[in-house]
Amino acid sequence: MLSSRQKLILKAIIDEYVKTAQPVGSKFLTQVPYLTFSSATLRYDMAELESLGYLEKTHTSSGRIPSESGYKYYVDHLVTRDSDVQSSFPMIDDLLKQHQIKRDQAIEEAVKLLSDLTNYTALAVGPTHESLTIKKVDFIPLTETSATLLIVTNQGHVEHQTISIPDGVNITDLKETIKTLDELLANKELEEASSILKESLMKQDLKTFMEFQSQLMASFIEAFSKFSEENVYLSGMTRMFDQPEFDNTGYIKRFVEMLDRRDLVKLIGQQDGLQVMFGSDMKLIPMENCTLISIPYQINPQEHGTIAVIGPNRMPYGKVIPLLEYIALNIGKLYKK
Amino acid sequence: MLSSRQKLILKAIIDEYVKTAQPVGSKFLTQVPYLTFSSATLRYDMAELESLGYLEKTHTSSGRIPSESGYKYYVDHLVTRDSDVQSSFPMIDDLLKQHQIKRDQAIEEAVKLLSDLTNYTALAVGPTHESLTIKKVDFIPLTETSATLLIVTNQGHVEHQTISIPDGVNITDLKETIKTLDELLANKELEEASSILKESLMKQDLKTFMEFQSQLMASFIEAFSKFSEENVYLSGMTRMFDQPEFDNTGYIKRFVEMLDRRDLVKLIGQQDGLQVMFGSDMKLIPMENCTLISIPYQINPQEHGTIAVIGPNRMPYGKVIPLLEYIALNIGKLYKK
DNA sequence: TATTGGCACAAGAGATATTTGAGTGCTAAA
DNA sequence: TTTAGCACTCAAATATCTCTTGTGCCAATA
Repeated sequence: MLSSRQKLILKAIIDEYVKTAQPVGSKFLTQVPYLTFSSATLRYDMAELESLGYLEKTHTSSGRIPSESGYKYYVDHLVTRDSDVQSSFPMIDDLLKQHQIKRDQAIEEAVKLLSDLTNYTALAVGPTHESLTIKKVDFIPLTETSATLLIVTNQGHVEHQTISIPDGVNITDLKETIKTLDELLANKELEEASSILKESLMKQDLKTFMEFQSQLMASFIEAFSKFSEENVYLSGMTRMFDQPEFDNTGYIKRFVEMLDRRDLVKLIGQQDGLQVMFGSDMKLIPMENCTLISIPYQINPQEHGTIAVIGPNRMPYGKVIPLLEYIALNIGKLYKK
Repeated sequence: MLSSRQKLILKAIIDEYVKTAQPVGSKFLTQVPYLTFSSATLRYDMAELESLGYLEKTHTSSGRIPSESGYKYYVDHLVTRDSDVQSSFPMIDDLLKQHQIKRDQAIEEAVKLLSDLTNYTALAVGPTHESLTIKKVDFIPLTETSATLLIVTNQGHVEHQTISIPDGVNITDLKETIKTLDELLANKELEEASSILKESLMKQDLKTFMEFQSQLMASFIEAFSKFSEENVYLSGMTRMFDQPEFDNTGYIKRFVEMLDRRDLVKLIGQQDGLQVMFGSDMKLIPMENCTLISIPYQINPQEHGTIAVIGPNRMPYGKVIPLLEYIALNIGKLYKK
């Protein structure tokens, strides 16, 4: 249990370190208005905070920097919401209103704005529907030898593949086949659709295009598997480059690769409310000195997603958290009836 | 005009520099089998090559490194095709054969392979069709309040937008409207379609959803504009991070942002054959020490695109160029009848 | 005339020493 | 419990030195 003075010291150190990225010493703390103690007293408490694991030193005679658990304590007990953030709320309202009829775009734009307002990388997943069903399977001939396959889900997710039609395959037959498929698959769940597909294609005696048929099958199965990959919106990929603690191409490379592979998606799955994850909490993709803050949004009982920011541990939590909360809340509101 | 000895020296310096990324001195050159001259002689020619602008020094007493025009001369006159690359040809053939019926994917995979084989960032644009027409406009209701709009072009490019349907808009009417639109727009060129769209929607007296209508319009126009953005496939975004000369977060940031914004697409437009562009040749987005090598591919008289590699100037041109040529040629071959 | 050996000179890279300054821990006194 | 005082530590900045690699130039040579 921290004394109230220790709490003030921890808060002052983190607030300062977030601003400057420099270790904070006892001398600086004596200048903080609410810390009217001598440097020796402050040093005594700093040593205590260090032994509790909330602070660290970069070398024996340096000032202190917050440790991961220091940040954790700060976020859980010390952060004070920055009232300035409210000034960006009208901008968010405006932006969402502009995209009333186009959800996906609203979310994409919200992510962009979030990245701009925070100067960190922002991302969103979803919205995903709890039960994913097929709405339509269609086939649109383009030329004599090519056509586009379309598969639409109840989420409005569309997969399309342009296929070349080999000699010997009759385009009218093919069209008929797809029509049958549409009737068979419409409103079926994804897994169900997969098995129906396998059976029915097997049964039909499509002598002429046996080999083509198997490739067509593969196309469908592949399209189905793409649906389960969630929609991801990402903005501000290079924002981390501006943080002095990441001025290191090796680290940045790992970071960009992680974003590129969409690894973060695995980390921000089901969750009830705001979640703050520090570098070492990110199992499998530990990124030191990074923090991921995520919060779910819900646009109706079936459809929901998550919106998140990833930046250095050294983040102004008092600004970022209210911003995230406000955006998540309002994405939900916009479409709720 | 360079003497033949000067050519040999320039070639030897570039070949070595490409391998080591270190300035090359006269002492090294004396060990090159085909340069049986004293170091003084070689130095004499090196000074000459420097005054002609083909070589540079990093400081007064360093070895030489190639300048941009040195590389240019090398590519135009000195490069010898590396016969080793042929060993990767079967891999390319295999890969393309696997994706016989799915062009877009074939190209995407080819780009990935190209990046893997070269260890540089690779990209492709297209294939684009010379005349872009609309094949189909469709509308798929998802729930009572949402639906997906689909627009398919003759290129197999699909745009889709999920829209929320406001109260007061009858979904059956809407479906009817879209059907009419499909009939109106099918097989029309893009610009033509835009104007038809504007006129016809204006004429109809859709009293109930005036405001919704204008948003719908906007959706279409927006979708149309997305078609003109070309397909871009990108692979190996972080490859440049491994090059010692780019171990600099500021530069890397610019590079990643350029890739993210798809700026390169503007540089690799219409062209007849192989094009090698050095950093300063890239107007508007000069990237020092970078080279962009691009080559068009053509899959039929109407459809074509470009495939490219971007890496450091210090590239093994003798490997990369034949590889690019082979891939471009075979993407074309695969679909030609 | 083209080529070469020889030599003085330049400058980065690396090793080592010195100084400076910010910050600590500890202790004795208030 | 708090504070002033002081010895101590270490990184960062600076300077000095050596080592190495390579250059440019010139006079001798084939």
